Amino acid sequence: MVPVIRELARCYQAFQRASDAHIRHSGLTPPQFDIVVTLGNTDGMTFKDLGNRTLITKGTLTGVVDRLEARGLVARAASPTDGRSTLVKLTPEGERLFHRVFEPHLAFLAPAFESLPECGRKELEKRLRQLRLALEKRSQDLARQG
Amino acid sequence: MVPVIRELARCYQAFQRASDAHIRHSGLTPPQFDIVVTLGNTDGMTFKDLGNRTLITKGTLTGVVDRLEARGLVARAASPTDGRSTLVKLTPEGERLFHRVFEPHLAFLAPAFESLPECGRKELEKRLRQLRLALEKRSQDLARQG
DNA sequence: TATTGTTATACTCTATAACTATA
DNA sequence: TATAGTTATAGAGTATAACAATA
Repeated sequence: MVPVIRELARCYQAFQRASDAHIRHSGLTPPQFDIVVTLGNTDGMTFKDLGNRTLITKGTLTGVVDRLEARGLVARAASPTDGRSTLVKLTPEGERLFHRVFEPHLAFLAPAFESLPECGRKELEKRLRQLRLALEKRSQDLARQG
Repeated sequence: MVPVIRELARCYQAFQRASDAHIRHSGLTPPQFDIVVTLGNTDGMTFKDLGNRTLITKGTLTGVVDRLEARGLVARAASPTDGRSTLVKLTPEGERLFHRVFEPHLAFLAPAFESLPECGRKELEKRLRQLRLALEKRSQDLARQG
């Protein structure tokens, strides 16, 4: 089990290392980029949803979104259905940044992913999903006292 | 390609989420835990090596190691072979913490990893290694200007 | 009562660049 | 000249807990 954990950590680390250098050209920090990518190609979502899809907790999220809003990349709007909720979505400028940065970023990473055979990518995807679901179950077990 | 990237990110995220809650019991921050685990079962290593094995850059590493040293978990020692280098290693107390935290941590994660069949783990490990090597190559290409 | 997001505090991490001491 | 580690600075992320508004 330890070897596969090590490879998971090292692989993601390599992914981060390759991504971060590229991302920094956008002038965004990794968490900010994370939010912009999460909001890309959506009609916006609540803070709660953003927190679930990233590893950023609510107190921190307020600050990260503040900085993105100050730069005109995202906007807050009241939820029409729940008075407690706030929707966050990309502004037109945020959309432009998303497309300007994200697509070249994928193009930059592509050679690495394409070096795996098609069946290897499918296989990897399937195994990662299995493992993720099992890990999520583990977190739930811990939460209700593992 | 996007689906496998998404699964890689989500899987590692699930791994982090499951780990962090558990790690925090040790009183260490994630970067500190990262260093302690990296030093575990070794005779120590230089700052440079530590930086290569984690995503922590040298300026930051000084501070992280300072905090671990202040808590008596690691010690610095001059390198016998290179006067510029400093070796970092776990103190006996650091070793004890490593064993007290790391092994239960593995035991906690085990059910998730064991939910994959043995051949699935081998397969996953192999594909992750392939991808990592390709991603590392991509970073190198960028560094010498890709 | 529970949930959503904000605020406040204190600390840690981070990038960056200048610095020292060795090589 | 290049490399290993430190220092200085300024900013960003983080955990935590208390808070207001709404459900």
